[in-house]
Amino acid sequence: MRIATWNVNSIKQRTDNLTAWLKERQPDIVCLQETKCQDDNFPREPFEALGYNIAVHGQKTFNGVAIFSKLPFDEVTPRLPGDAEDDHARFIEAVVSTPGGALRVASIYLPNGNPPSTDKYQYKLRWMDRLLQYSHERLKLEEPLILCGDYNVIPAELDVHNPEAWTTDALFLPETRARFRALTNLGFTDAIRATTDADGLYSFWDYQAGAWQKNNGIRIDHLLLSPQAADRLDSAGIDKHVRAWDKPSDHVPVWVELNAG
DNA sequence: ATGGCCAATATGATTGGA
Repeated sequence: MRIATWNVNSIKQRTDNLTAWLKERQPDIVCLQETKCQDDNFPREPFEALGYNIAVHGQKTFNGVAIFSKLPFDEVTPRLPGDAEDDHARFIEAVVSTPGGALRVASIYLPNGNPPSTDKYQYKLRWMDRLLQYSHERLKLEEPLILCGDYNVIPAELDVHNPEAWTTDALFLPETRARFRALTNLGFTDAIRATTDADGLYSFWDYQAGAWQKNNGIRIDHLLLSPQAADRLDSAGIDKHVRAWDKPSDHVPVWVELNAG
């Protein structure tokens, strides 16, 4: 069972790259972020043709999340609980039935939060508090659950090429990292860090200033596994080569392989 | 983390991204 996450930075601009990558990696479930597309306009056909069921939660211009699954959806629920006023399309959750039982996944696009002196950062912190509350509740189900997405959080110095340049950034501030740590402290496993301590593993490289050519990247796209999912973790990886394709997203796919358990 | 980008919008400049 292969589950992946990818911030595509516009589903319409990335349809060709996404179909090429789906054929190559053959994930069973894919969580997407920054689709930047209203639900009625989502380009479903090329992905349905590859055998995927599609659940979308988008809005005009910004944000937008989706989940593709080869297995049919038993449940689909958009929106992170905890703030009825929050109209950003940043969260969708789905449940599928696998041979090993139910599997729950969420596609998460956590707010960027810059600049930190503004309400944008307070929104990020509140959103993380809501994610913590949601995750705490979901863990009580004691089922395999994977929180997939663009967290806009650099967890540690190991996860950034040039830590000094990020010390005052919303992605790396102590308050941001403390909340991410609180999430893992609930009992979630960062899939990449469960499999390697290597540095230089990034999931995002800015389009500007030759960041990709210099490997000036950051690791901000994560798959967090509940204990029942972590027990089945076989491997995890980052498909870095996709960043070198024509018309790339600034993020690359990250994936896990779970055994049947 | 800026010299250099990219995407969406009824666009020709502005906003958001990280």
